[in-house]
Amino acid sequence: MPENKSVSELTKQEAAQELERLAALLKTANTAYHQDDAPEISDAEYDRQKRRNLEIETLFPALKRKDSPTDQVGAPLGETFSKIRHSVRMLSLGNAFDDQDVVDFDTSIRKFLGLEGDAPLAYTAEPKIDGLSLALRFENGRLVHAVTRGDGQVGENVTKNAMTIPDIPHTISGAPSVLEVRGEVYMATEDFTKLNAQQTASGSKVFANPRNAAAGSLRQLDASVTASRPLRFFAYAWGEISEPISDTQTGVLEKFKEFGFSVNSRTNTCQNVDQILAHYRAISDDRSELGYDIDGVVYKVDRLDYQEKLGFRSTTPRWAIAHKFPAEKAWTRLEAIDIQVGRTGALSPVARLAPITVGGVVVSNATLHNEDYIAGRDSKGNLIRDGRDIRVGDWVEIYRAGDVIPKISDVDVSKREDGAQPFKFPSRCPVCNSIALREDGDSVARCTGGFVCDAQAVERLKHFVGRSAFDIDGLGDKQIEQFFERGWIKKPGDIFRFAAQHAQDLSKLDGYGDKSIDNLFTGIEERRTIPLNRFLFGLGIRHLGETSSALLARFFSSWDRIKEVLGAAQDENSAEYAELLSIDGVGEVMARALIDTFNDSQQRAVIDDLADQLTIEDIAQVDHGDSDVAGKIVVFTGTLEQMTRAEAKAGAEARGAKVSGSVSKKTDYVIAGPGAGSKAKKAEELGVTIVSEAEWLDLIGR
DNA sequence: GAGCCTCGAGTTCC
DNA sequence: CTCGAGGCTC
Repeated sequence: MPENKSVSELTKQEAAQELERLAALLKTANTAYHQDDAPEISDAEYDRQKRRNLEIETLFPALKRKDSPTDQVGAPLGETFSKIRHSVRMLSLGNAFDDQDVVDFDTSIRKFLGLEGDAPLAYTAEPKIDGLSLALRFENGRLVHAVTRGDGQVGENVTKNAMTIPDIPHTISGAPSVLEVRGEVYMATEDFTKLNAQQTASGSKVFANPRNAAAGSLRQLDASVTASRPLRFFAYAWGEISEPISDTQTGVLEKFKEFGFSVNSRTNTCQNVDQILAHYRAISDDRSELGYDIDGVVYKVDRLDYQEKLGFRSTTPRWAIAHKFPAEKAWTRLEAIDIQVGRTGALSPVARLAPITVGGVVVSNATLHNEDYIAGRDSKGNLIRDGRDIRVGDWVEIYRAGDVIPKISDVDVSKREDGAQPFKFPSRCPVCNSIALREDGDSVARCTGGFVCDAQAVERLKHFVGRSAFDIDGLGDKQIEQFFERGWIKKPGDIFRFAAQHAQDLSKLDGYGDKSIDNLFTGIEERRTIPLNRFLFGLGIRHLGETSSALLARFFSSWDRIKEVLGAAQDENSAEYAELLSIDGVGEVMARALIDTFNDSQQRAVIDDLADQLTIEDIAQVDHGDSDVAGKIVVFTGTLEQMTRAEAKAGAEARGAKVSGSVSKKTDYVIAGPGAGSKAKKAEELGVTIVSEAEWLDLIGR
């Protein structure tokens, strides 16, 4: 019975059965919960089954059902918001930082569309509100759910909260049967000031800026709290839409107004780059009087048929760009430069700063990247900061890159104290004193200490217990540091001897009662059985990330097989070495890293010591005998609208098809989306079958 | 060999 | 989030 099997043991067919069973089970449970108020299964069981469903979907993305419980609204609200998958991904925008970037943007669009330099090409230009994006889905004119952006693919269901925002209509008339309106939730500066005054008076938390206040207010579990907060909403974009409502961006915004949404009044339709830039300057001049925070101006190609032709890059549309205002900057003193040692031994310098507020947040650290960066050069040897180096004691200018990561943009040499010396980058690891080496072409120096370096050992252990690796409950960064220092956990294998060897020690530690000890040991035991991909990733081998670990696990299926292959692959003329390199996504560098690690006696001992204590679950090899496309060679070209490239590839491969990048006469199908060019043409010439994305999905039974 | 895309590594703050 | 590197395509 597949329901008794662990996820990693499922064959593809069983996985499909399980997804079907879980969809039905969770649907019944949902109905029972909402309509009868009498749950058939406990919340915990519900969560468990839902998680199982998600795990199977993660491992077999191609099998995900249209009625997947993962996407369903109205799941029982636990302690957090339920997750909803966006039917059309919410992307971010590319950035322009100066006028030239905007000119380049226009030029590249004209080139893509095949327009002459003087052909008419209109854009919309509107302020970029500094709030948080929200997607509002209307079905038959009724608001059915409101979802935050999340990671772009999956966001949080904040429908109840969104419905308390006055700018958001609950019903609209004259709209298509499905319409997803997207826009920005924000808080006006005046309202923000008032709210903070209230918060201060009542002794509650004061918000750092309007954006944080808006985010905090929208993500309240109690919607009545959200209702008491002065949130507003501007509509500016859309996701899924059942039929077109206009043929221009400007026209759609007009429709939004008719439906009852607020649309930003400083939205202009511009006929050329000069008009765009003039509008940018006008908005920039009025920035402080707008009444809300903005961080730039967004430009979009006005004609929707052009937008469609232009399509998308991996994470951004080609037809839009955000022209950012210069980042807020502030000067402060550099008090020290510390060197941190990472898991791979990389020595990274960190600037310790006199605390300073930049963009509403207090900053006290900033990255300095590497030796060259401090000296005033980038990785290619070009000068940065006009070649000025950074010294301890200097006054430095801080900004937050992408409004998050603090960085140093400039240094004031005139304020430098006499006798300040250039920073001398250490030639030895500050933790273990081993030689630090910078390999040819590498921008970072690495500690060569390997196993003798405690810093590397700790970082490797942190990686090992991390979320994408072993994910051990109760064992986080803090605990690892503490247990390492006490000598209780020095290498991964020690974790699984911990309960047997250090239960007594632990009970003497502050903050560890019977309950927490029990929780920790349970957390460890739960991971004694581990899927192969997580095991591989946990080893922390350089160049082997989460994705590649899953790839290898899928390809080789078992731990025994991997050991066998990596052992034999030492010989570069072996069939095993060739097999390794034949994997799509594995190149020489990764192969070398794997082989070297596995054949180093010291590292191998640590790995074997760990593996001996674990049950490493095989990953079921893909069985796709019954698919119509098994063994076929397919090529994707143009823009895919219903799935990402990666999903398309995974979906095809899961059904036994081989995905190739170029069309030849051996190609069986070319799946062509909008914007398909040379490849579709070549397919035509060679007489290769061309299908649309929809036809392809039909073909593979989705 | 250039250019695009994705992945990996390292980083900060709430 | 950003940078750099690896891998792949043209």
